Amino acid sequence: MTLAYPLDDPRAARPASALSDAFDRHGVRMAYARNEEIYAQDDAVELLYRVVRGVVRTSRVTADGRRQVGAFYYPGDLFGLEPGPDHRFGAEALDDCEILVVRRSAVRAAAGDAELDRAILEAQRLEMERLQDHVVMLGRKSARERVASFLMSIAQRGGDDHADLAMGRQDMADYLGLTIETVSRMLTQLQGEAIVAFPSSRRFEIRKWTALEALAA
Amino acid sequence: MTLAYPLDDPRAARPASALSDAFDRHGVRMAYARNEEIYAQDDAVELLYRVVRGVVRTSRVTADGRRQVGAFYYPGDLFGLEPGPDHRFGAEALDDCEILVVRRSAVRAAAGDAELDRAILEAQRLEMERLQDHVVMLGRKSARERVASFLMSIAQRGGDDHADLAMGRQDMADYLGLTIETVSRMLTQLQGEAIVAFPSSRRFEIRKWTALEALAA
DNA sequence: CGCGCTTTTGAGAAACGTCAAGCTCAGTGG
DNA sequence: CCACTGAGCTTGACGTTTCTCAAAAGCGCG
Repeated sequence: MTLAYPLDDPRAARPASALSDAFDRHGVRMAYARNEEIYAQDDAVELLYRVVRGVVRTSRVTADGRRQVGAFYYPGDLFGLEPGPDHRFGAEALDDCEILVVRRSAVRAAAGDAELDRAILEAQRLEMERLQDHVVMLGRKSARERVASFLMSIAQRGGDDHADLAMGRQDMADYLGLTIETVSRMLTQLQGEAIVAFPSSRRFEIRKWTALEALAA
Repeated sequence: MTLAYPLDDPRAARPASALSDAFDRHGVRMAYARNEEIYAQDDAVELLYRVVRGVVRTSRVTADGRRQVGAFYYPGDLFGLEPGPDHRFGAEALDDCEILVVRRSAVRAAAGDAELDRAILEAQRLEMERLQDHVVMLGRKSARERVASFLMSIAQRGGDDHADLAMGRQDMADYLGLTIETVSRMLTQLQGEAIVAFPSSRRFEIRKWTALEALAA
């Protein structure tokens, strides 16, 4: 990775919040290339990260090479907030990324700041709810439903009806607990039913919201 | 549920810790019968619970009736620590239970107490790590491996080589994202290979630790 | 245009679920 | 003391879903 530029650089946008403030005063802006590792599985948890640009994925690889993707993080998202002494999932840049990084100790030094605490707790809350939903999805949903849920969650983030997938099929598969072929087949199936349309393999549009919602539930 | 007896009852053991102290001063000891609901899915998060006796399971039921068990909690465990405004999983007594209950506000009032905070954070840490492991298991392990992992985790809790299952096959299945038949078949299979032995359907002994560990990894 | 990389498609195999029946065992009442 | 019962567990046969392996098709890029 390379250090992009120091934080007092004017390019660093500064929304007025305690969290942004902590990132601005104590943070460093880093740039990571596509597929570059941000931190490794089993690294010590020392830093707190915020996505500025690009998308980050966390993943865990078992001894025999199976991979489970934990989450995808988008601009504005905090990540690296694992509660234990070391990371159980590694983090990698999905595409070229800029990431703000602060030492946890610096954050702790700024403690007592209620707004900052709230932002971190809120990130932890989101993280835990995401994990809970992920468990239910992996435990009880079919491949078709998993893919539908995934498209739904991406589309909701975008807001509008066209959305871009930041990740390839393999990352989707490893997030959904499926194989790349099954993901592809389910996408083809949903297209065949005119529930979604893929103008290109990374871009889609939802055509039948209610049908997709019913599947994603 | 029924109120068992007030907390100043001499039967209430009192390990000298801030957490126990908070439970003792502000808590109420409740008794729940087998399969009784402790809190419902979508209830507001207001209380903090600690298992005194018995085993508790948390579970989530989807609109169409599929059930995912989130976790099992044993004596000494804290539960009900969900970060959002309401419970995304309900909690039920697996067998006859005694549970200590405190209002979250009472806990918060006792804040500043470092040891208490630590105990709650520790419980949250465990919860999150459990969720992470659960995701990897459901996303990437086979039925055989899931069952092996499950037996392993139960056995580790017990310490010694004989262990009791507090839950029936259906609860195991709903925790592991499998059907009751598949769980049963995997148990039969592991017995056939002399990796475990079941003197009764709720009691087992691990015969080949290394084999089971290899599967559980 | 050719090359690597990703995605899609196909055919067959394996894993897991479904449905139905049989078994075990503790509890119960004759 | 023993048959009866009901709940939970196991087993079997079969169906469906998902995976595996292999090949073809699309797509960006030099």
